[in-house]
Amino acid sequence: MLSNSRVAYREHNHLRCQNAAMQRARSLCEQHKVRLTPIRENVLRLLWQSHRPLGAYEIIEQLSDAGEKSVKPPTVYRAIDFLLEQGLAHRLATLNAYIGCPFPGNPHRFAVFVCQACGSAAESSFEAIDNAIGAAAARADFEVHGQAVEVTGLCPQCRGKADD
Amino acid sequence: MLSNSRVAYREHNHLRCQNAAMQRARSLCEQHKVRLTPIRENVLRLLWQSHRPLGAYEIIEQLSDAGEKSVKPPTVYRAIDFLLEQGLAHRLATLNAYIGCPFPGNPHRFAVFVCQACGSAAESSFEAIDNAIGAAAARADFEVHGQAVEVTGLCPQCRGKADD
DNA sequence: CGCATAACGTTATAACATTACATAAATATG
DNA sequence: CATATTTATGTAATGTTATAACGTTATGCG
Repeated sequence: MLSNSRVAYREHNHLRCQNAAMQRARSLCEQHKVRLTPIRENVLRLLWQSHRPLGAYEIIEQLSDAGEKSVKPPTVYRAIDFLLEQGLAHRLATLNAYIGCPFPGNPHRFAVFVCQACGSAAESSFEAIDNAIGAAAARADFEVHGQAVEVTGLCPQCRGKADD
Repeated sequence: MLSNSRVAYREHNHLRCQNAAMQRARSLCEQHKVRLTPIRENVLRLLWQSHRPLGAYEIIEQLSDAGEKSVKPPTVYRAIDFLLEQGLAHRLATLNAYIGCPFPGNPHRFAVFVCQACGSAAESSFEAIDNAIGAAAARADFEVHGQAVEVTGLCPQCRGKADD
């Protein structure tokens, strides 16, 4: 089981998270002979500015604010598509938002746990979930190609606060 | 385990499916003292015209074609919201589409299996999936409030055809 | 009946995403 | 190294999904 839940919801040195993620991305892109262009790199860095999923238009706005010229939707969507294809980011369908993947390079099915209070998301690659989905599919003779598992609720931190 | 996968992907007397669903809906609404108005009933019937999830704008179009006057988005979205609240329908976030719930009245977490070839969706309420999600959440001290499990792949029928 | 609430009608707009086509940058090839 | 090819980006327009705001009608209740 791979999970970043121990870190995602807590105070932590996030700069290290971010830098490590960028380093992994650079190395994987080199390895796969694809180009992590400045735009793509900037979008990924924005996704890693926190553990909160980011909408495409938030990215557009932030990039526009940062640079001189306004960045147009296709520019960002193309970068996002690239990151999704390379497994460097994931799309959260329930939020229309995107997160950086903490385990790129490990082809994996995964589940995302999004805190309704603070908005932070952790990713967990827990075989029992995939196995259970596989078992349910097997009963129906269904051949699984992909899955989206998105869980909402309260993270440990916010749960503590809500218990007051 | 509750599932309609045995019926959803096959040829079957769908009129019975549809009528049974409408009957359940009427009875549940009566029971809960809420009103299944004509608009709401029509939207639910459209959702039950097949096992293919329907987009809101497809519903709008069909309702507009059926009646004299063009039906506006809020009308349909309000009906959908009602059906979702009452557990008579579900939203599929990955498709931006809606399906009638085959097991209303049984409060349940569920997974949906959508065939990429024919578009049909089956719903399955399989405890092992929920338990696995619960276990992963427990490890992270995460309190689950809701889940969206959407699986894509090939249904038994389409799988057979694809094997040629 | 008269009032309160719930449902619906209508217009406009917000939020998310893509198409189509032009330009530029990187890479491959002779 | 010139140039052809591919890959990436710029830009305008539009498509798709969903909601806000506000007025009107229908329903149920004292």
